[in-house]
Amino acid sequence: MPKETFFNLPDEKRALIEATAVSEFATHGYDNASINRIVAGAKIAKGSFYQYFHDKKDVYKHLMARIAEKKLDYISPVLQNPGDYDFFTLLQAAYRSGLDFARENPQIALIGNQVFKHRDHPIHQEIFKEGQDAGKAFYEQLLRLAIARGEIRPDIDIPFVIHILNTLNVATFEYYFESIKGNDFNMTEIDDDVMDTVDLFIDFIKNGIGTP
Amino acid sequence: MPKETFFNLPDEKRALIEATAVSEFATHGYDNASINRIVAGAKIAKGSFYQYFHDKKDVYKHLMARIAEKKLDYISPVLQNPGDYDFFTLLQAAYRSGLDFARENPQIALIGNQVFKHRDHPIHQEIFKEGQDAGKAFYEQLLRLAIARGEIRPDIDIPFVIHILNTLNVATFEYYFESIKGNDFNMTEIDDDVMDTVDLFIDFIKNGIGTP
DNA sequence: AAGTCACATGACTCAGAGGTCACATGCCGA
DNA sequence: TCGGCATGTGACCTCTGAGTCATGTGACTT
Repeated sequence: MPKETFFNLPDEKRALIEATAVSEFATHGYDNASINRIVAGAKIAKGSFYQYFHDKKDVYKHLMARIAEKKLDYISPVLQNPGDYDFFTLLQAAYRSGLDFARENPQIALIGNQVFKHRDHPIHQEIFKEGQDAGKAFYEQLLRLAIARGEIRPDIDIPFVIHILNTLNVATFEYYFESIKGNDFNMTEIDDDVMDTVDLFIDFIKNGIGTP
Repeated sequence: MPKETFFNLPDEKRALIEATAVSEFATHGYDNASINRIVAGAKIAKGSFYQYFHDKKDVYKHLMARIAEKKLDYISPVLQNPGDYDFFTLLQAAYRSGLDFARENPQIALIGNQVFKHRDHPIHQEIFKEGQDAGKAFYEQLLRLAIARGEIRPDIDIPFVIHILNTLNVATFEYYFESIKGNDFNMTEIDDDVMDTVDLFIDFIKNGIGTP
């Protein structure tokens, strides 16, 4: 938790610090992010930074909390009643809301990617120790339900498929970011295409790439 | 290229240095790998290290070259005549030879993982600048051939599928390593299971996880 | 025995990291 | 006007990184 001083700051200043820190962590990852660069970017003194936060970990955790908070706003209504929809509809909704989030908060989505990419890193293990297991448990529940309903083949290796689905999540975002990078960061233009790709992608998970 | 001095070294010493460096890069990645730790581990002076290599990049590139060399030995005969087999057989062969390699050279496979994980890192861009494009081109060729033969649905987004297949490659290895980690590094025991998983996995790519 | 040459060595430089601290500034109530 | 207290500041600390260099060593030549 940041120190009280940080929360007493004028909103604008606080926002600038957070934004600068987000950008730093997004582009360099946790280990290579530099407090010096953050304070320079946010135009505050190093000493001030340490009046706001206990240490590097502290900012990072705070940002993660803020991000998680923000991400909640994007969770589609579909995902709030998982029992009412079939597995692939849920998956599609998850991807779509994820991409919506990424489109509107590209920096934050980049951090999300870093987190997934380095989910074995001690700091992430620490922050998401229960979160990860809970996520897997939720996924597992969904898969079992889908199998019971006959939506998914019963012969799949559940832990393996969970891992794959997680990874594909990252892969899709990476693809998305690479696309917009190649496109001179012109996001709005490519967005609809990517959204279409999601549908194709869900179809791929469902039916494979082989001919029927 | 390492300096001549390095190649004049007795085989044993050279091997020790290489092994130590491999292990360092495998566990810490390029940025966080420490020359100090390498020289300590290999029991040579820092100065000696710089008599062998120009700089950090130099060792790394050398190791990559050695690894690529070694990996060639594992390429299955199936993959050497890609025209003679259907796409999924090729994919299966690729995964199997990859896992064979990982089983017998776990440290090196870990580096391979690092490379894939950080394929956007400047050093990897530099090392594999043509290699990556060539790989993608090869994949693309295979996919087009497979589509022409009617093995793969013609409506797939080729670049996207290439990206996905690449990512899944890493995902499989990560899963493999996580499994053996949980199993106290007892590899031989789990190996056959993992090989079975590959078959299931290929099937998943071909037919998806949905019910037919 | 003297000289040469390849290799070995670790103390050193400089840069940048995260984090600290003595002091400056400015606002607010008395 | 003054004291007190929250906030701001940047020089400074220690640590570790990559990379350098003057010097040492030992084998082989002449």
